Parts: sequence; C-alpha cells; structure tokens
Amino acid sequence: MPASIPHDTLVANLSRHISLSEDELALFCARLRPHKVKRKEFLLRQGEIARDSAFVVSGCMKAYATDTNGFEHILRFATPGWWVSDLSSFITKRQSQLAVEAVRDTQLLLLSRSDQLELFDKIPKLERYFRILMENALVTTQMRLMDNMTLTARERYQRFCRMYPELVNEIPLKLIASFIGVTPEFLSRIRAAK
Amino acid sequence: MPASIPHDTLVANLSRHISLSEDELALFCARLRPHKVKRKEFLLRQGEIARDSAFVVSGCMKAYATDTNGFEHILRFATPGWWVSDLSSFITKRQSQLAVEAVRDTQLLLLSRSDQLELFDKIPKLERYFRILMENALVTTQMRLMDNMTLTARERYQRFCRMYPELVNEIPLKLIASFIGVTPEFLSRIRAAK
DNA sequence: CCGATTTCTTGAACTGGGTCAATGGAATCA
DNA sequence: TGATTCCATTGACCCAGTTCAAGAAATCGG
Repeated sequence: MPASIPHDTLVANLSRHISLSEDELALFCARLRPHKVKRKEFLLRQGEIARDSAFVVSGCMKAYATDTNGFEHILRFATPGWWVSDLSSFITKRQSQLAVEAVRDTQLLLLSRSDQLELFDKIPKLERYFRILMENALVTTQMRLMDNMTLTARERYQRFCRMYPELVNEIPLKLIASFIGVTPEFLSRIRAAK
Repeated sequence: MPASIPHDTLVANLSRHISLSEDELALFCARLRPHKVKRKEFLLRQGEIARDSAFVVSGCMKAYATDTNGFEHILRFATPGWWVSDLSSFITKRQSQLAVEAVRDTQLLLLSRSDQLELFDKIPKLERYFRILMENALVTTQMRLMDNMTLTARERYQRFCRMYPELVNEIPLKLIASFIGVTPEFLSRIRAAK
C-alpha cells in the first residue's frame, strides 16, 4: 500500500513533534480527505460552520474577517505545513466570523472535528501533536498582537518581510497591507520611502 | 488527608473539561506549589526564564511587555480561574519578553514545565485539559487581535467593559488604557465624551 | 493576444489618537 | 496626619496613517 504524496508532507510535519507506529499512522491518514481549491475559491465563508480543519500541502490560504465597512482584515496566511480553519467555529460549531479562501491554487488535507476527537481517544500521541500545535500557534498570535500594539506600520512591514519572505513578492500588496493593518495606499508609500 | 482550599478552585476548573480519578488528582495536586504575591510583586520579570505556569486562585495578575520607549503594553489580565505565564519562555526556556506582575494581592498555584510534561505522560487526560485550554486561549487571542485591527478605541473600551466587568472599577484606568492600546489621556477623553 | 479587471502609485486634504505640560485628587505609608 | 507617590483630567498642538480621487501598470481569463 503506497503512501500518497500529499500525506507525506503531513507525516513529515507530524514526525517533527511525535512518532507514530505504522498502524497509528494508517488510522490517522484514513481520516484525512484530500481537497483542492483554486485561487479565490473558499474553504469556508463567513457565517458558515467550520466542519474541517485543513492542512496546507501546497499553495496558500488566507483567513480573514470583513468589517462593517466591507474591508478585509487578514488574521493569518497559511502556507505549506500549516493548519488553517476558523478555530472558534471548528470547536464550538457556531457561525464563523472568518472566511478561509485560497490566495492561489492550493492542495489541502481536511480533518473534521469529530474525526479529530475520535482520533485523540485512539491515539493519545496525536492529541499531543495538536496540543503542541496549539501552544505554538498561541505564542505566534500573542507575538503578533504585541507587535501590533508596539510597532509602527513600517516596522510591521519589515517584520512581515522577514517572516514571510516567500510571500512578499508573490502575493498582491493589498493582502500584505490587510495583514499588517494599514491601507494599501499607505503601504505603497512605506515602500516608496524605503 | 483533607484537600486544601486553593486546590479546590483548580479542581473545579479541571472538572469542567475532564474527569480524573482520585489517584490522578492526587498525583497532579502534588506537583502544584501554592505561592502568594503581593500587589506590584513579580512572578516573572522581562529577561528571566519562565520556569512556571501559574493558576490564579484569587486576585489578579497582568502579563505585559515594555517597549523601547518604556511604555507598558498589557497582553492580558489573569483573574481567578485562568492560567498565566510567558508561554513562549515557558515552552522554549528562552528569555521572556513579558513580565508577569500582581495587580493586587494574589494567590497562585505554580506548575513547572518539566512537571507538566511528566504529568502528560502519566495522565493523558491532563494533556487533554491543557490542549483544550490552549485551544480556548488561542480563540480568545485571535479575537482580540481582530478587534484591535477592526475596532476604534472607543469600541475596544466598550468591549473591555463587557468582558471584564469585575475589573473596570477596580483597577487603575491606565491599565485599561494599556490593555486596549491607547494612552491614558485618550481613554480619559473617551470616557468624558460618553 | 486582447480587453477587462485588478493592482500599484501619487497627490492633497483630513482625523483619530498621541505628546507634552499643568493641575487637582486619591491612595499609601511613615 | 501629613508627605509622597501615583492617578485622572484637560488644553493646545502634532503626526502617523486614512480617505478620496485619478492615472498608470500589471495580470488574467478567454
């Protein structure tokens, strides 16, 4: 039984944190559903219920909220090796505040919450994997929050360039602006003043 | 062997998410070290290593960073029932960016990272408890980040009043200002314009 | 390869919130 | 109880970042 390519990416990621037996791995992979989205297609729309969490195999997704004036605010980008969803909706099954949309053609592996919880009972080490992921995501999000409170727009842009070098020249500037929390016009000026 | 009062607070919190046997509970409680801090005393200073995570039994702590101009930015308040530390330092054992300080006299239960990890091996359900805590903390922090990006200072103040009604009239305004990300002067004007 | 859409830039006027400074009020502690 | 420190308010001015508008450049779907 040959392992499929997309799963390998995830298995590599897993094994950086835990080690599973062949059986456990098979059990886990059996619950993952490969899924492709084209640029501008949605994995989740604002107001829907987030059934799945998605592991990005290739491509890039964005998770964002739309404010009362219709402006998008990007909570995060998900590049290969990251999981993405509206965590709040995924956990509580309430309507999502976020939309999750492909920035470019993207390959995903989907895992439903119910499958995830079942797997936690069968494979405690898998719960460890996600516990570690949550810890790391929390650290990242806390740092981002502090950055937003302490840094200027220019400094946030510079930090973005260091954190996501693979995205800087690959995605529209307006997305970067929406991530660091400024208008596209102002980001344009920041770059001009370089 | 009578259970001590502070531990009961934590046990009540635990049992909202998982159920442990007598033995497991005893094993867990044995690793918790009661600790008291007076107002303005530190649990952790910027630059130290966060040995412990702390459960707040009573009182109130603040976790904050000091920027290059010497201004404090409060990442979060921890009121009874919440855990607090510099998570990044607690996990990685690197120097903390945050300080954790008592806003008022506070009773804590301390748990070291090494004890925590040992307990995860002995009591898988405890790892579940912390996995759930991390999930919830991540949801909260993500919402806060979005609020900072989408709301005005006045709206953030109103939201603070709804989220922390028990703190609004109990802590200095400048702490609230530092949490919602404005100067004390501007918060004063927001309230005046009511 | 072309038309349509989306993206990027620049200018000018504007505003939410910051800075600095001064004053009076409230805790805290000897 | 008085001294000391910390806290809240207010005024006058300032600035980082926004808004609106309008072209130019790049990209994309067919």
